[in-house]
Amino acid sequence: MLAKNNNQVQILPMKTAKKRTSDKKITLVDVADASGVSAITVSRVINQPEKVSESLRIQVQKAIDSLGYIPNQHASSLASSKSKVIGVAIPSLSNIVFTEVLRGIYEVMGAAGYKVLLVDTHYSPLEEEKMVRTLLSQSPEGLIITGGDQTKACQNFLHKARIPIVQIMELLADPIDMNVGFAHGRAGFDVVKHLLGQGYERIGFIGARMDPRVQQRMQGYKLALEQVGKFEKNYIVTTPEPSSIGVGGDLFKSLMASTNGIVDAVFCVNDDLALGALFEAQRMNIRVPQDMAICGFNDIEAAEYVNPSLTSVSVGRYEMGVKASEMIIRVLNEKPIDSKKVDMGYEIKKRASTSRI
Amino acid sequence: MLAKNNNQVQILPMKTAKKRTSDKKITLVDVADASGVSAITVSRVINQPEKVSESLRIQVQKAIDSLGYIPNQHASSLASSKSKVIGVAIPSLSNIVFTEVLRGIYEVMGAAGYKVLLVDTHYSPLEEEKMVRTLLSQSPEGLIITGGDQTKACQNFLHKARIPIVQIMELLADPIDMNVGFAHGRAGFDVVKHLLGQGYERIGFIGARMDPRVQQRMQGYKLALEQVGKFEKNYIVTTPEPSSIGVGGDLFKSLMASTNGIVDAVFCVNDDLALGALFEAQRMNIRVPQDMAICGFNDIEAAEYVNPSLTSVSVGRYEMGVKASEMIIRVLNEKPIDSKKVDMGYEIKKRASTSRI
DNA sequence: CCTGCTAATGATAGCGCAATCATTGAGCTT
DNA sequence: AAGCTCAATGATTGCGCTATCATTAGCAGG
Repeated sequence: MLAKNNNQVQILPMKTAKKRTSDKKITLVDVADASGVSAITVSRVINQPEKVSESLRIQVQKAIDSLGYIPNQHASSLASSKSKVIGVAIPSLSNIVFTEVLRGIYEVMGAAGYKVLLVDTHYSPLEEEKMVRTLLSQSPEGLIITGGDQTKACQNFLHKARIPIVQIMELLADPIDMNVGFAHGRAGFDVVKHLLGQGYERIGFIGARMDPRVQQRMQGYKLALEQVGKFEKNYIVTTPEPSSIGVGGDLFKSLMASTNGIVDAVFCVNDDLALGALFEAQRMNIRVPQDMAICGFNDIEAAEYVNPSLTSVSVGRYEMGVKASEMIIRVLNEKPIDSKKVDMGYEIKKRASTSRI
Repeated sequence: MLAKNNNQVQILPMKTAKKRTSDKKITLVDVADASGVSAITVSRVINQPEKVSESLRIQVQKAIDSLGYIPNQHASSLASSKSKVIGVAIPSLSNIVFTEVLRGIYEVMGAAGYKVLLVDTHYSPLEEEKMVRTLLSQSPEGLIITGGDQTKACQNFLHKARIPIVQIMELLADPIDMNVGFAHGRAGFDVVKHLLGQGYERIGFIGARMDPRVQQRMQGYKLALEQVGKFEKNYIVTTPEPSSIGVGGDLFKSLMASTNGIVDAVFCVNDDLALGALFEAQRMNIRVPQDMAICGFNDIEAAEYVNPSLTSVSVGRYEMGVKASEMIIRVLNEKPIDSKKVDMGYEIKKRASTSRI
């Protein structure tokens, strides 16, 4: 029982208290005392065990275990200015797209001994700014953030941070530091080309949330149709709501209604919407793919197994998380990286839902 | 530019360096100097602004903004032993069940000014032990962990931690501190009762991963069938693999094969498996629900929209995250909680896939 | 006018750890 | 045997912040 650190006279409780475990927090010094070495040696046993002789190391380790010592990371970070924390900002926790990226990040960062501090920006740049401040206050050693839609103030913070930063998900013209993503616009373009190639003529678009990446996909869609003179403004149905299967069904119904069912294909901006459209089409007795093609985006597992199987755009989400993490770790270890900008590409998985031929 | 803190004679660089922004890390003291007050006053402006006169507060805030000062949380935590961090351990990032719980946690914790440090235990108690150490090294103010399957050593750490801890997902006989969950065994039991009530006779079971909660569901299934003398060991097909739609289809095929197609209902331990079974049944031209009932678990969104719609067990995942978080925050604020143990309940959503009548 | 009080601000001393430099004692070289 | 290197260990100091107590000024009440 330690005396409180003021200059009053202390009446210390009976010595019996001395042996009590588990009350006070155990510190490095406690372990040092218990094992008869100096504090710094205990520190070495934990952080650079190769610098301590084996006998001492074992002796100290024994004390650590028996006392149940757990290092205080705040003290360690403060003293060493190394936090072993990587900050990650994603726009949504409920979107499988981001959770799979996260999996990749956790896999690599965990293995490299980094903790991940994760924040949710709710697709809002303002929220993101607040969250980035939070992240920075933890002195992270690196940062992974989504997209390039930061506020001015946020960009300022990020530039000043002087740590490796990767912006993920989309390809950016002017990244803050590093960038891993793929070309959403081109993917949307290619989807339409595929549908046209299958003989579909009047191709609708269903979108929700309409974040920057979704917008890019829509631009690609529009461009491809304009090139062949088949773009019709009223074939586009969108909502700011978050995506879901239910919303997909609703949007599909509303597309059918507003176009008098003339549309013969739909590009849904993600697979949830596409599944909703597909299930709704089934309920409306519209035959897919004979009367209606449906194409999704992201290639979630259900796309492959649903009947008919769903054409979708496959992107390496997990791999994107892995890549971004590896780049950060390489920079932290002062190893060279191939490029500051990585295009992960995508692949259109052509399945039954768009194959009229 | 500060002189390095050793006792060598220093040759300070020319004064021009003084005005340079953005190089050194900005600290409290820099802000204090810039605004002509003491460090502690700056600290108050940040943490207890009501204790500082308005004029000073504005003056200091201006300095904070113009310098782009971001407090160092490690120093703050070390000095105050308050980290504003909540540790969360879940078994999997790719399972929607946990990400929805997480959403609830983030919602509440974010609003209350807590950061969430999230770790993934990969369904392994040993990994969990390591991860809990990691969490504790951040001196979290509270902990949310999954289930009750901790190692002895881990339980020890947790007991010593003296912070509010909630074990979520399942109801525990002997929780470490607080507990929020629902009765998986009873849910499994009720599912079977429902299927029996619909006139199904030979009820199979499909399970993957087989974590403790899945085991409990299986026990409930078994009990219900034993009570009516209809339990058949070989109607159970499981795999230690993680759940997925693909695995669900495979297990369904193998159940059909090993029972010569005599089974007329399947309780799938989650909705991914159930969707896999449903899609596979469709491909095998087995009519659902006429020839085969399929029941899932968790009630993910697809269950409601797939054709035929899928009977499933709905559980308040988001709400569970919210509840657990609220309990921790109440304890941290020294407010009373209704009970240390909360049963969130569940509801069987009876849909077309099990309705022969 | 003095006492007593409160509100506003400051000085000081750590929080628990690791960077830095110092010390010791082998083991080697020549 | 002197001089050297190097490995192993320790003493000291400060990372950036806040808890604690001290100080000051302003003001009410008698």
